Amino acid sequence: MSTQSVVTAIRVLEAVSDNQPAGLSELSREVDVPKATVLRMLRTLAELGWVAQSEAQASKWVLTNHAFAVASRGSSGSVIRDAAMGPLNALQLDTTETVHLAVPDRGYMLIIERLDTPHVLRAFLPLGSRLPMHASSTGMAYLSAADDAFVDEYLAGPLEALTPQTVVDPARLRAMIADTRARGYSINEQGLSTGITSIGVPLLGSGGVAAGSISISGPSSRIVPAKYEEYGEAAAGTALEISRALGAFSTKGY
Amino acid sequence: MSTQSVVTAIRVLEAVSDNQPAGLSELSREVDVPKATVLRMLRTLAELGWVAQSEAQASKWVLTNHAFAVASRGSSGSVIRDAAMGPLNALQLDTTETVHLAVPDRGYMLIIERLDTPHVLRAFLPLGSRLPMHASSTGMAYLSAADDAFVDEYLAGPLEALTPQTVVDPARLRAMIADTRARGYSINEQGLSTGITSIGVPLLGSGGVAAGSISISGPSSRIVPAKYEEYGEAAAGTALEISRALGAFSTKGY
DNA sequence: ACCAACGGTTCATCCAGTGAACCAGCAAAG
DNA sequence: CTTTGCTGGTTCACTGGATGAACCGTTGGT
Repeated sequence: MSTQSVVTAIRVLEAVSDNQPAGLSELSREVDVPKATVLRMLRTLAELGWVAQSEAQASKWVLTNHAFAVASRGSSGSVIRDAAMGPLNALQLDTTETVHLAVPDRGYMLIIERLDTPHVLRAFLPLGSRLPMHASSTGMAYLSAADDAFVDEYLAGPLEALTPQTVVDPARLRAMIADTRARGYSINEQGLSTGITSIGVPLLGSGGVAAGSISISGPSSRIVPAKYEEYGEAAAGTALEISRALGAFSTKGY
Repeated sequence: MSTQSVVTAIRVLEAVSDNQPAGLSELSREVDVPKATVLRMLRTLAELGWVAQSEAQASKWVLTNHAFAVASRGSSGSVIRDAAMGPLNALQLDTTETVHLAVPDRGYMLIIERLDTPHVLRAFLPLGSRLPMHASSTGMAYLSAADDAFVDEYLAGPLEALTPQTVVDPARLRAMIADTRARGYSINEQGLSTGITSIGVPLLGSGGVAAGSISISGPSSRIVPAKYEEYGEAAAGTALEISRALGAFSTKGY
């Protein structure tokens, strides 16, 4: 691999992000690079304004919000976001529940947008959260549209349980994916967070490949089974609109 | 400056972020580094999953959402966010308007959180947006709490007008900052975006230094002068609560 | 047909990055 | 009150990875 100092620097950056606030030795171990090198990277990144010593405990390192500012303009982010926000907004107003927009990132679903419910009881998920695919409605929706090879690989990996309700058995997950395909939407009952139920639908990008997903989430007391079909179909309609805008069904070209 | 290849890589990354989708020569000019080097950096960053060739036009480079995922956990972000979300949530429910949480980043206000209004007519600002300080209520609120040296420096720089209503005259801006100080909240009438009015209040971090700001925004048809005082005071109360949580008025230590 | 831009490649030169060994400080263990 | 083992941080000789001028093939405007 080329430009190894850059590779090291980025790996340090990611390690900081994961261990927030992170100590020097800790990072050195994590990245498996001598402390001297890690420190040099941290200093350089600090000069550039991407990391800083924590105010609380100096000599602990943290990411700055400048990093957030620079990275916020995610590409496939932008394209999908632009296509999705209009329809998503309408969906939120229709259902009055929180809606999320998520895209895949290294085996997780990354929440890139959120529109809030006006209800006092709110599902809360900060932007930038990464959710395990098997434990979220967005993830299962994405898997239902992803190609088989990807699904096989994902299910072969370790599957963590986030709540007692999280399904981690690959066979059951496969069945749930099949149900999602048949039904058009996924259902997650408290598998991500106790008390939260959500319904997800996949988005297709150009060429019809899975590009992300949207979901409707709320407290399990409000998102009851009687509403699944209504919400699922509303979300599916919205997803269709977005996928169309992304050129999923475009005939031109190729 | 040390580890210059890392510096170059990050500068390339920021250039990509700013020019999205960016071509090779363009980036080379922007960063003032030979094309060969820029390309090497792009390839390395691509291997790491931070940038990718645009799907639309190959040989144009874009940021990936992985960059967003890593950088989302901004530190001072996190601390402020944790302290702010509770009170902000209450503020949003009280006013039913969109509320924003912003922190300073290199002369701009960076929007790090948003809670939406249930109204159909919505002010819309994607997370990660950077707003000029003089053109936003969050920015003016921040300036009203920042030290004089910072304000002088900011006002000395070029001040762009985003709408016909944007105030760019330093003298008038100074007067507005003084008003904001006296009143406790800033008012921005369509200076950022036509049809949008917003009200901002600064947040103080530990030691009482300006750390960010919050705002209430909505269509100018709804956020009318008759409501300024009500909203301003509600926001000021919320800000006080957050600042207190951040240790702005703590007596211990030092 | 021309020219000027583009994206991308090559390779000799040499300086920037590397990492083992080193301090000083701190906290728990003996 | 030592000892041990951790911490964050520093030093410096060595060398291999990063550099950038010059190159190529292609594309698009006139």
